[in-house]
Parts: sequence; C-alpha cells; structure tokens
Amino acid sequence: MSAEFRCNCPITSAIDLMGDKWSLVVVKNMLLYNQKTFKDFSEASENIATNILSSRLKRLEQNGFITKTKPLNNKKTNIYLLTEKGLSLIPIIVELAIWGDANIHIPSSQEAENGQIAVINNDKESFIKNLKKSYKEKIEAID
Amino acid sequence: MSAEFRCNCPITSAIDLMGDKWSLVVVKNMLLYNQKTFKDFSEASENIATNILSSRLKRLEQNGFITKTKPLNNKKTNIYLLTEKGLSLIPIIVELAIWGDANIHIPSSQEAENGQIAVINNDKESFIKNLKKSYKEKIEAID
DNA sequence: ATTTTTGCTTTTGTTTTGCAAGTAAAAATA
DNA sequence: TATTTTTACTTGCAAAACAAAAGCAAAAAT
Repeated sequence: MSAEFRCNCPITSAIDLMGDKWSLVVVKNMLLYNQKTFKDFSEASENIATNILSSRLKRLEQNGFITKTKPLNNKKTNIYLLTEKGLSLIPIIVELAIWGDANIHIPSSQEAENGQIAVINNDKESFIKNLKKSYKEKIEAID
Repeated sequence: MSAEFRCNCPITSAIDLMGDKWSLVVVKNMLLYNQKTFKDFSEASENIATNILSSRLKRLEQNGFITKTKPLNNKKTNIYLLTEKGLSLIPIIVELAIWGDANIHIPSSQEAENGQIAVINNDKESFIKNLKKSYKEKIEAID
C-alpha cells in the first residue's frame, strides 16, 4: 500500500491515508477499548488477520499515528500508543459513531448503548476533549 | 464487495459501508463540486476507473445513498443525486476535510483555501446545515 | 448519414486481502 | 533446568478487489 495521494484534495488525501478497512478500526480499538498490544488487536471482535494487522501497525507508525515501545519489565510485548496525530482522528471517529448508530441497524445490537449517542451529540466538543484526556491519563498510568 | 458487517460496532459498520477508497470521494464530488453524471465523476481529479465507478454507483444506489434518474429531455444521461441518507454523511466529510487540511501538506496546494477551514471549524453546525441546504436547492433547480 | 458522446461492460493483469501454517524469542510453568 | 506456552510476527497460497485499456450500443450532435 503506497502512501501516495491521488490528488491535492484534503478530503481525498485523508481517505488515501485512513480510508481502508482496518486503519481506523485499530485506532478506534486503541481509543475506546484501551487495546495496545498485538494480541489485544488480534483478539478484537473484527477478527483482523495477523499479517494485515502487522502491516497496518507498521504503516500507522510510519505515518506518525502511533508509537511502538517495549515496556521496561517485558522484553517481548510491544506497546502501541496513539500519538497526538493519532488522537487528532477522534472527531472523525466520533462522527462515524454517530452516523453508524443512527443509520445501521444490526439485529444483535438492540441492547447496545441507547441514548448514549444523543448525549455525545449534545456536547460533542467536550466529549472529544474528555475522550482525549482520558486516553492520555491511561497511558500516563502505564509508564 | 459484500455488504456484510464484521461485527456489531457502529463505527466498524460505518467503515464496512463507506470505508473504501472511492465511495466517500464520489459523495464528496456530488456535494462540493455538483457532479451528477457518470462523465462528471469519471473526469474528476481522482481519476476513478470506469468499471470501479460503475460498481460504486450501483452500490451507493442499492444502499440508499444516491438515486439514479434520467432527465426528461435526455434519454441517455443518467443523473445521480444524493438522498437524505447520502446527505447525512456530510458531518463525516466535514471532519475529514478539517483533518486533511490540518494534517496533510501537499506541495502544490499551498495556494488553496487558507483560513477557510478555520471558518468552518468555528461554526461547524451552520456550515453543515448550509451545505445541505445549498445542495438541495441546486437539485431543485434541475427538475 | 456520419461522428461523437455517454454510460457502461469485458478483458486482462496487478495489488490487496484473508486464511492457515510456521517460527523465533521471551516468559511462564513443571 | 527443561518444557510448554505466549507473543509478535513472517511466509505461502488462494480469493477478492482494483486498475488500465479496449470495446460497445444507444443517443445526441453535426
């Protein structure tokens, strides 16, 4: 997957970077479910194949959306964390959540977060801020 | 491309529907550049192949994002228009625009809309409303 | 009547994705 | 300490999606 841009439209370029089946899903899982290891991602409900996951993590790191580090007490497990650039995708992910919640009706998700999305919609800005803040607090607690 | 959903996460499902390289690009070109015919889309700066365009238009129509009609005075040209469901994607496209504008630096687009995005950001809600309204007014003028 | 335009489809690659298996090093367990 | 398990990958191969080019039929323009 080349990092080339089709044209100089910022919307199209954003899609060139993040508009594939997996990149935003990985970022979402980092953000909302606190996933941070290869194992975490590969066990997510989306069932990403490990070769795809590996290539996506590499690309996300190369493009500055995530960092890859090893914790002090473990030489094996890699910890992937969102950078500021990665966190700057939150507004896009929030809009996808609102849209998906309003427009996709999956039988088995009737019991899911009803009304939650309405709350987000009413104070989107502070929801985004809080999500970013709480992610940052969580990763501070790791080191 | 099947319309199946990987899991019951609304974000992932939104990506299942619109998270490919072309669907949102076509919608964007309808919305911002008033494109509405096969020819319009195939001549856009993204250079979509006609077979891909054909399959994307079919899928967008099947999923209720666009309609396909023939104008009264022309038996040949098809007119593709965004439905309400298609227009409901505007907030996502706006966030992609803001993100792309802030994060992607393409050499040849230095002269592009500087400051415009800041304006959008300051009153996002009314920008979205106006974009929707102006699209609807334009398509009224067609019939 | 002929040429051009429009909206496709078809053909033939190439690239990306997905599944299954394999692997090497580290960590946990016996 | 030896063996087993876990983690983070890579490899190989099949399937699906994408892309470039050509072809085509009907409508519109000349």
